[in-house]
Amino acid sequence: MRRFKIPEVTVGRLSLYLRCLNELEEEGIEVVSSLDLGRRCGVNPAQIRKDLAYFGEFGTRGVGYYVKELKEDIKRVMGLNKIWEVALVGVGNLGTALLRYRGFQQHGFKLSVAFDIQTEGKEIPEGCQLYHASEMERVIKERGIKLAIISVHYSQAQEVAERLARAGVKGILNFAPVRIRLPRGVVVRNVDMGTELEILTFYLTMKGTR
Amino acid sequence: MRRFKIPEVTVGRLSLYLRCLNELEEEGIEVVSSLDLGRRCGVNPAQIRKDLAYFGEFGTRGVGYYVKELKEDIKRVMGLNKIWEVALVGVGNLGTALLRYRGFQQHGFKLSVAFDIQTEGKEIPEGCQLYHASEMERVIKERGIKLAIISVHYSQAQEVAERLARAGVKGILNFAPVRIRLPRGVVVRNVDMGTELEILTFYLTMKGTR
DNA sequence: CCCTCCATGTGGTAACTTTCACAAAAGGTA
DNA sequence: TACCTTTTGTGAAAGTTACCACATGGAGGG
Repeated sequence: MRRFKIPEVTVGRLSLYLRCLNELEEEGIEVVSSLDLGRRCGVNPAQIRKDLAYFGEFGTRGVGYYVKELKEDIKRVMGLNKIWEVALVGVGNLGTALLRYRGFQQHGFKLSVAFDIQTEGKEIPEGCQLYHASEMERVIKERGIKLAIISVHYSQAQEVAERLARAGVKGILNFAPVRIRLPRGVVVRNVDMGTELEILTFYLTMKGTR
Repeated sequence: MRRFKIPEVTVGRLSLYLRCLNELEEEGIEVVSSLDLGRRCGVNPAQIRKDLAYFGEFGTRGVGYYVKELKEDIKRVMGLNKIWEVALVGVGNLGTALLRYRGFQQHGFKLSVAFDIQTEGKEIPEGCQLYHASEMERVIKERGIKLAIISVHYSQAQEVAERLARAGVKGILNFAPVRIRLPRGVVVRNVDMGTELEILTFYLTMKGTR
């Protein structure tokens, strides 16, 4: 049970295992081996065991993993055994869609506050409150929010990120097409849909050229 | 100029360099060294040179890279010197937002057709046509579309992907939270926003625990 | 035309990830 | 209890990716 330097890919796979385990649970399967789990989610079984070994011994030799238990263990390890409040900054097209997206709620995230420089005429779902961007620091500090999503124009993303960090946010998911850089202590993940499409065209073009 | 087995991370970085080069061009900077470019986008300069070396020699020793030239070279390598038509399947919350998202157009992608099982009462932007899902194969074949975005419910994502592949699509960007698996010949990229948030909570939780 | 300067392109190596392969342990059976 | 089957947990090997360090070769000046 060593806790140092967990590779990011491992963490991503934990999330994947979690999804598979949920499926297995729904199907009424109670025990699963790394081989079967691996087949399901397209990961080498040894890889699964190594990933899990970073955090402890969750299996039973000769048997496998108890689905329900492993699920809870992974949730605990990833900090998903509680509900996380998330702030969303930038209620444009994408921001609005993200507010309505049900996938977050299902995974224990609650988009409870949103910010924009324009607060008129926006449709905000139940349970979420819209504030003017100038109130960002105050509201985030008051509610002790640690997670934020940035969906503003790329020219403002870096500045918004810095303000969020100063307000006490510790994790940022950035949808603007700039690589945000912040001092250590804040984790940033950049989701760039343009890049994703470009990677696809690259491989499509390659195939033709070769 | 070897063309075999380009790592995916390299391709992603090419896209990043492209963005930086656009910025540099806007600022009127004509020549850039790998050192400066590296500082801008947070990549080691040797890394940049290695990445580019997969595709040829684009720089001039003692000088650096000519911004405009390198930009065009990267665009050519990635197949971005043309406009790509993209089909979108699933016009729900997320799908609608993606249709309206301007970032794609700016990078040479045109969301020209969309499909859903429900075609009534959807607001579709100019230049994009909405069809019933049953017409998917026909329309995609007729227009020779090679790229598609999936934003349907996760329970249908795999099936939609298979239909797209049969209709001739070669690259799929999947926003549904399932890892889509297809036979070789079709490139799939999964964008999973739930996983992204979970990776953040993992690192936030870790920091506290350690 | 030669010499100096400077940033590229690249061989080698270090760091990291994935996979293999097997000893260790748990559970069932006689 | 002893033995057999099964699957974990893990050390070591293989495979990738990132980085260092320097020879190479343009460009510009004298």
